[in-house]
Amino acid sequence: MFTPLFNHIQKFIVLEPSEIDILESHLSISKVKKKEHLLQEGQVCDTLYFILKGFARQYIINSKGSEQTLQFAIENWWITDYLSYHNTTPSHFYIQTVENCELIAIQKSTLESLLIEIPKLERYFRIVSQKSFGAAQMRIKFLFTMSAEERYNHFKKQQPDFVQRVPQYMLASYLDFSAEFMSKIRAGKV
Amino acid sequence: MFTPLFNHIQKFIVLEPSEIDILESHLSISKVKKKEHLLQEGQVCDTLYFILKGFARQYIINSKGSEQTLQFAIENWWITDYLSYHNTTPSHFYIQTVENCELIAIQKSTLESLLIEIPKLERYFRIVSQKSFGAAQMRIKFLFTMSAEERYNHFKKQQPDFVQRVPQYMLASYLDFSAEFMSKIRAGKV
DNA sequence: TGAATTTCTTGAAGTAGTTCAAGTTTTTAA
DNA sequence: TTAAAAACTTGAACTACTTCAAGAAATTCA
Repeated sequence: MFTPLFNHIQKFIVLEPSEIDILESHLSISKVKKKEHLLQEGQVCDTLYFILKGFARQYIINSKGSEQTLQFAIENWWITDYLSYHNTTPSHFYIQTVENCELIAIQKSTLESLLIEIPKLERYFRIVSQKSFGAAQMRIKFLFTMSAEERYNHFKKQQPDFVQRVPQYMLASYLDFSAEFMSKIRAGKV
Repeated sequence: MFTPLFNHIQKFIVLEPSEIDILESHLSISKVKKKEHLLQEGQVCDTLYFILKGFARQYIINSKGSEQTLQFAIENWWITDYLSYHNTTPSHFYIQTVENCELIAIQKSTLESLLIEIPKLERYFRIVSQKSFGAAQMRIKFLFTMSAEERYNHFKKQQPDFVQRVPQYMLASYLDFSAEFMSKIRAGKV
């Protein structure tokens, strides 16, 4: 049942059977209904989530009271607020499931013991987070250099299946334009 | 001479004197004049840079041919293109010194041997990159929710000294507005 | 030092998007 | 299976910014 996570880990490091056992003994799977919150703004984030099925998003509520999605996490992605996690400070973000999800939730205390028992995991998380940081830089590049329509087309090309799954207004906010403008782009009225 | 780096590392892990010796034997300091490139678009990035003195920036050239800064790295910060580094793919970015710099450049092969000799460093780089990723998420939040003027005031409040050091047109592009608009914000003509 | 270069400023005209309001379509759940 | 809720569409009016062009100020370095 944890296979997707073990496979993901083994893209970066090699796990001994004994280490897989240790991991299994510490992990558990949660089923979470769509639209449930894994983290609320103001809470201190002390959990990492690995998505097995469904998807989640990180969002904020802007000054006009509307939601803006900063990040999606689909199958085989980690999602959390690392700043709140490391600094033990209140989070600026909400994390919410969008579809019904199966996920592995690892609390800080569990992760810390896992990292002591299997120090190699430090390497796994290092590489994953360095790549995530790289991806965040690319995201900023796209936001800076592309028009709204270009961002939409680029995203659709990179993630054609995901575009079918995600509500348009949510994708619009992720790409930093309004839901109305998304409609016009899709209708070719731009 | 490497003290700023050792201090930075020891914020997150404890180094034995012997480990400091190993580190010292692998590291060297480079002096780089202002406006020199550490990485060019199209090159595969195989080096991490730790800034001791001065500062550098990561930038792109947009479709209109003008430079847009994505990231600054001041004293005690790492800068590199992690995506190019990990995937061995051509970089989308330039990395350039802005002031005369003293920096520690660590090549991939050196870093890999260091990580084998001092596995604890995996933990250091994991925590640093998770926090960087968290900071990148906050940056996207600010870009999404604040007006140009708010972004400028917020940055000035967070980094009052740095605002004095960085050319205004460069900060304007980092905050995602034009140099001309920066002038108007500063003159209170907005 | 002073000429060249880089950086900053200003106003006028333009535009890629937003906001609003109202209606339509699709999905949800009892 | 239907009523309610959520998601999407459309057009008109608006605006936060950009672009352009030209000049002024500051910095660089031969």
